[in-house]
Amino acid sequence: MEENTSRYIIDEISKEHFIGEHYFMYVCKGIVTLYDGIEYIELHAGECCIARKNRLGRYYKRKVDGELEKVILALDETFLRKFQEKYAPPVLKFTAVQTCTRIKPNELLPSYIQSLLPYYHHGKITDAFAHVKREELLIILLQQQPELAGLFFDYGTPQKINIEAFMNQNYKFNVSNERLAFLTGRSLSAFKRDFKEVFQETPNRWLVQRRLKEAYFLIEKKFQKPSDIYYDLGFEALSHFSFAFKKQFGLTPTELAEKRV
DNA sequence: AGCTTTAAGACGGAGAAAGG
DNA sequence: CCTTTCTCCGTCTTAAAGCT
Repeated sequence: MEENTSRYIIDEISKEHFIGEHYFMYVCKGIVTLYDGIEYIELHAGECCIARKNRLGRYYKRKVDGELEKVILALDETFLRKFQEKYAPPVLKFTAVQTCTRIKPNELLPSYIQSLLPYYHHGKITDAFAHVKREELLIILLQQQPELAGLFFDYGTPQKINIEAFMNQNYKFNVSNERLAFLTGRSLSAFKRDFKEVFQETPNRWLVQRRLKEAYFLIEKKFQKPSDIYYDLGFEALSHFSFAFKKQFGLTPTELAEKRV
């Protein structure tokens, strides 16, 4: 049933929290909430945004009247380079730092999305149509928000950034150390070395500690259920969460939840 | 020097099995 | 059913050697 409600161009958005390409997401029905480690952005029917590449994030889907429908287009580097070569749009400076950039309401977009729907078969569009349709989208977006060019046509890799700030924003995302290293503009070994300097800990150990600390807080003070929070904190399995929690605090998460009542 | 790669051993994590 | 325990495999850590 999920296939009918989500339409993608090129690839399905990764289950992973790492955003490898720029994505355009348009919500037709239902509500999609995007989380970038700091804030939640709610997209209601008719709203859309750009999720920028080389960031971490996740999204939650919520049905409204039993319905959820969204259109997601990947704007990959190959496509963007071709577009830039063909149309040579002015590249303005893009200053916003957020992972998700809202697209302002635009009279062309709803009919553009409508025009897209007939081209889908089994949730995909053939490459040829995908290409021209994405060109059309980009023209619409750039006409309204030309500064987006600075975001789209920046092909550089992430710059060396502050590890402490980055980790505190992103510890809830479950990605490999290699990704974390890339996103902070470092080689794997440089990342590990710098990490140790900042936190006096190895990345994995610190991550687990940080997540467990947050879990303890959420269970004790916010009355949250272990099974509701483990995934949002970056644990992949409840089993591991429970085990790690007990090892850290001497009691299982549910024991803490019961004690607190 | 400073940084990166390599290799072996340690240990964390995902999933199966068991328990409530 | 949901939660905890167990176990084995894969990944990470660590130390040492290789680049530039």
